[in-house]
Amino acid sequence: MLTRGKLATRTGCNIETIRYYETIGLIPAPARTASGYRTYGDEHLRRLNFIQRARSLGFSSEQTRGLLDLTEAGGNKTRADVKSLTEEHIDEISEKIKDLQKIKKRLKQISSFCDGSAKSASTCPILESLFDDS
Amino acid sequence: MLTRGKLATRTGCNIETIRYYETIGLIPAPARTASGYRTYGDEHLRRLNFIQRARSLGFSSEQTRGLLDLTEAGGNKTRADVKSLTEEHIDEISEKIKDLQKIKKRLKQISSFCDGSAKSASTCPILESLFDDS
DNA sequence: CTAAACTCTGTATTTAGTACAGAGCCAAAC
DNA sequence: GTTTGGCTCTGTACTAAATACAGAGTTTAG
Repeated sequence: MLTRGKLATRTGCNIETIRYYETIGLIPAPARTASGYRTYGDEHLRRLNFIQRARSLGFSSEQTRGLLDLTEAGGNKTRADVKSLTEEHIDEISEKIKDLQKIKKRLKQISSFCDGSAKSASTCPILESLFDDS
Repeated sequence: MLTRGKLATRTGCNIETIRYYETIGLIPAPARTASGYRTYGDEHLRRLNFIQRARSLGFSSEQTRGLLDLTEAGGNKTRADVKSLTEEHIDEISEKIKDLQKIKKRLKQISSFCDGSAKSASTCPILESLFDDS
């Protein structure tokens, strides 16, 4: 069983943010000790890790909640519901991956140009391409 | 030349957010008409598109500024500076791509399970795996 | 020419955290 | 066994990143 501080250090999450996630319902209210200290278990650890990853990838709290809800859709959602929701998320994620790959490709061009013989970065014509859509 | 509203509709960016990006210096202050209306050009369009993409991929305003600065490092940065900065960004982006691919893989498992014969989503044992790290 | 639609500035509100203050709890060092 | 430093508790205040709104001026389309 973990205390709030331990959960924070193990996940790299700010200790206050954990309380915040509890108030907005992203993580369930944990059990408490007799004196009122929160006690977390492995489910909290895994859930919080996932939330952090999702947030760092540009999903809002609500979208993250949506992803998490897929795991506990349980009683009120049918297979078909879950499937179509899931596929929407897959599409969204595929788009994100594509965008990141575009940016990465551009950055690699920049990096390899900077191996060349130009005197300073200001003479780099590739940089401008960072903005293009292709 | 674009008005602020046109720029907003062409980029899908909220009209107020454009003004906000100007005040924090993410986009340069545009030229103005005699009566004070902002007039934007193609550079603004491309820059704003890039900013939106970067933000939706989980980069903070500061990180986004860092990516943009690579394009105009010009006078004050050497090739070596730009190269190492760029490579840090590449690593970060590679991590994001990996994370997204993990989540995508899990979601695909969920989706294909939901094609199966289980009666409801609640009986889906794969969902739980969304939290794992592998 | 005038009314709708747009823009201007400044300020207020929302979302997603993060920080701080004052009080209580707990463990290990004396 | 008590004290003291470090933790937790709650509530509130603050920051960042937008987003919304109000009141005044401007542009444009009928």
